[in-house]
Amino acid sequence: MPRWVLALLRWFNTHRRAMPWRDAPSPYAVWISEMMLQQTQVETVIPYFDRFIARFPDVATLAEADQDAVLKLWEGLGYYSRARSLHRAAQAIVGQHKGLVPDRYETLLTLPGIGPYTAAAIASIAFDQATPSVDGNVLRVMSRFRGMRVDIKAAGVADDIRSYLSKRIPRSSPGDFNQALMELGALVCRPKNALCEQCPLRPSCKAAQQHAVSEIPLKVARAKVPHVDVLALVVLHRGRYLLVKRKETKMLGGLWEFPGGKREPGETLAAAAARTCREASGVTVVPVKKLGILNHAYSHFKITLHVFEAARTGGRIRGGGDYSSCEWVQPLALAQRAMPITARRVVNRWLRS
DNA sequence: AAATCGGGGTT
DNA sequence: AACCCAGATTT
Repeated sequence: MPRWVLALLRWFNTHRRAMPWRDAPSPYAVWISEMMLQQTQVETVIPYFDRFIARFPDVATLAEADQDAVLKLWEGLGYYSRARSLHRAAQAIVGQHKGLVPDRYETLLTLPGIGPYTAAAIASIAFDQATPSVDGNVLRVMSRFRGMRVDIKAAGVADDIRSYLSKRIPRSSPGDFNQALMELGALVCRPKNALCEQCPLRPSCKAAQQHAVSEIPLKVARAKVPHVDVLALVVLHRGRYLLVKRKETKMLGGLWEFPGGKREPGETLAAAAARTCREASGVTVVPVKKLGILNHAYSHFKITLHVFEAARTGGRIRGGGDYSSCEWVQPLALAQRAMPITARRVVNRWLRS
C-alpha cells in the first residue's frame, strides 16, 4: 500500500464530518444519500435525506409510493430525473432483486440513475467492494496529486484516474478510502484557496511540488447561457387555481406549475400570456394585472419570469406542449403539489397575503 | 463528444 | 458573474 494511502486514511479518521447516512449505514441509506449527493453539496442534502428516510424508510415503501409523493420530497433539490429514476430503481429492486440493494458494481450499474460513480460508491461504502468512486472532488484531488495538466471533464480522464485508483484502493477499507478522497477535496484540496499545509497528501503531491496547485486542473471557458422571457399565469376561477403538470421527459418533469411558456421574439407580454396559457392548458384567459417578475438561472439558460394574474374567458383543461395534464387546484392543496422553485416562489410571494 | 438537466453555496 | 457541487442520461 502506498504511503499516501495510509496517510489519507489516518486523516479521514480524525476529520470525517458527521452525516446522517454515516450513523447507521444501511445499503438503502447509502443508496438514497448517493442519489441526492449527485451534483449537490453535502449540507444541502442533509435535511432532504432525513425527511426522505422518515417518509420512505425502506425499499418496499419507496417502491409502493406514488411518484408525486417522491417528487414532493425532492422539491427544491433539483435534477428531478434523479427522483424519478430512484423511484423506478426501487421498483426494479423489489421486482428483480428480492427487495435487496444489489451488492455488485455491475448489477448496480443496471439500475436507473446509477452510473459509474454511484455504483462504485454504493459497492464500496455499503458492501466493502474495492471499486474506486470518481466524482468531481476525486478528479480535482488526483489531477493535482499526479500533476495532470488536463481538463478533468475531457473524455478519458475519469477512466484514467479510475484505473490508477483501482490499483491502489485498499482491500481493507475501500469505502473509507473513497470517502476520504472526496472529503479531502471538499475540505482541503478545494477548487480555490486549497489548504495544502493541512493536506496529508502533500509530501507526494506533484502540483504542490511544482507550485501549480492553483493551475490544476485546467480551467476551460464555458459557453455563455442564453436568456429568455417566460410567462406564468395565475388563474383563479371558482375558488381554484389552474395548474399544469410537466411531461416526464421534459425539464422539471413531473412537477406542477402555473400555465405559461416562453415569449417569442417581437411578441408582447400580454399576447404571450394569452397564447402560452392556451397552448399549455387549453384555457383561454385575459391578463388582468402584473403581479411581478422573478429572475432565475438554470444550468444552460436564464429566465425572467413575468407573472400575471389572469381571468378565465373560456376553454377546457387539457395537456399541451411540455405539459401532460392540467387541474383546478384548491388554494390549500397548492402546498402538497411538487413544484419547481420558481412556481413555489410565486405561491409564497403573491398567493399568501 | 456534446448537450441536457436544478438549485444553491462560494468566491 | 463565474465556478462548482459525492453525475447520469440523451442526443
